[in-house]
Amino acid sequence: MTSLLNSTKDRILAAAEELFAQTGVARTSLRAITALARVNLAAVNYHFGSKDGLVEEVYRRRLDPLNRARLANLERLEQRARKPALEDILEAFMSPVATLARDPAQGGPTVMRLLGQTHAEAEAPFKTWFAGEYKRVLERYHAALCRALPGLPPEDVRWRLQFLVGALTYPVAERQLVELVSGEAVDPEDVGRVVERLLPFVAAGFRAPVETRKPARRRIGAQSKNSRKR
Amino acid sequence: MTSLLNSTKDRILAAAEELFAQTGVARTSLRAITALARVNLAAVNYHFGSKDGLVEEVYRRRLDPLNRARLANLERLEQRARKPALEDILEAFMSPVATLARDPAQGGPTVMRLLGQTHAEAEAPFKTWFAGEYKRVLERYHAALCRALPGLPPEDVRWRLQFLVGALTYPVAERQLVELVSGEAVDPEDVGRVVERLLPFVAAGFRAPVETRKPARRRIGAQSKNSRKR
DNA sequence: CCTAACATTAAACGATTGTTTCAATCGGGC
DNA sequence: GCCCGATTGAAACAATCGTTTAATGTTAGG
Repeated sequence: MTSLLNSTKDRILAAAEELFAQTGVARTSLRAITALARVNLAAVNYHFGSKDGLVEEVYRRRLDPLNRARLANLERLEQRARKPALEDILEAFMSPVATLARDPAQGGPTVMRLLGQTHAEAEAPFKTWFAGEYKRVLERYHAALCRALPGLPPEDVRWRLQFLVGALTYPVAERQLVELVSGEAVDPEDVGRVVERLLPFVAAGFRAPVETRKPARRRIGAQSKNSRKR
Repeated sequence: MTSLLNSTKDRILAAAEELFAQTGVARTSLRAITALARVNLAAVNYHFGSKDGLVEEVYRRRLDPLNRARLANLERLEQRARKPALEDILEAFMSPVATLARDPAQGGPTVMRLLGQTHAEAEAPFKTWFAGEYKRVLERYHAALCRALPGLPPEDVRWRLQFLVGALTYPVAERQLVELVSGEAVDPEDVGRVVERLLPFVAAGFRAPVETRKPARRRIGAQSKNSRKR
């Protein structure tokens, strides 16, 4: 039986997830994983075929439910009202992340750092995942946001959706960095509340008018003047 | 003379920057770097001591001027008016990034992907850099933003500053991902304009009232009900 | 009890990693 | 010219990487 708890496969997945989140995929050796999981080295290649196979399953275990929840939330929302409110759409997108962060059985706070590293990883499995399921999710939300925000050009909606993903992924993932900057430890429960703090921020951001920048007072941006003296 | 253009040292730095931005530090071998730079393998250890030394110099070459520009912009701003406007503070923080992105001599679009990987890298040099100069920059801006936004608790200012960093870092860095999602190629010139698109977004976000969330309609967040059946 | 499929173990494989060694080469100053 | 410090070159270093092999242990069905 494979679904038994604390099986070899599960212990490998848990150990790999922990180490991947801490130091990234490339810097994590199979020997470190199998040592932490107290499993034989060859067990990885036996159960997952290769390291890439393990990587894919580690991420898929968390990302697939995340995407499914996002799509389900949006569909439920649009089924209730043909034109959902902006805040509801944003919450439908962000809340599954908080759910993962709160539930230790689904990864807990650890999986958040994993999420943050997702976008930095340059391996093949990620490219295909981005081009596949994740892209579909973003396009569904893009359409919903466009309906909720007529007047905002679809191109700007796309950019702001990217801003949302960045704002959501980065601080949640780099918890230790937040601790460094804030100087105080961050309560794991509080990590789930990032979504609640982020919601009004991005909601106001989406509603902001597009800047028709006055080209007059441009160039506060600095230090490029002396680049001519070269 | 070390400051000669196209010197061995400079060619190594350029090649390393390019490869680090593409595939990350851990996945980039010294042999790949020296091959791209058409330099002998031992030159890296000769000029930089070790791979870590090279990594530190590659990043410091871009991050130090970035931080200096951010501090200089803020000081100039506060010297002109004791209480600068929110938009000006945000632009002072973001515009140096656009400056780097536009100037090929300072890295150009390539350095943006490098910036994005900065936060994902877990190596020792980055920890010390975060705890040092970068932390000082964030604290100076935090103070300035608190003055510009009385009424917003300092803790929320800190969180929203993190949101800003995430929104700024992520889409700018993951250009190829943006291309994947949007389906169309992104003009390199347009990458510098991300800042202009981002400015009204985060300005409105900072001004948003803190959410006193009604705990009634919580739990749109999904897929956790069936976690009991395990 | 025997066997066949599954699972785990220890050991070694070749390849690649960062680093070091040492000789060869270059470029000005006495 | 000659010499000396700085740089470059080719080769090898030990260590670690992912992967494979072959033997052993475990478990369920006839």
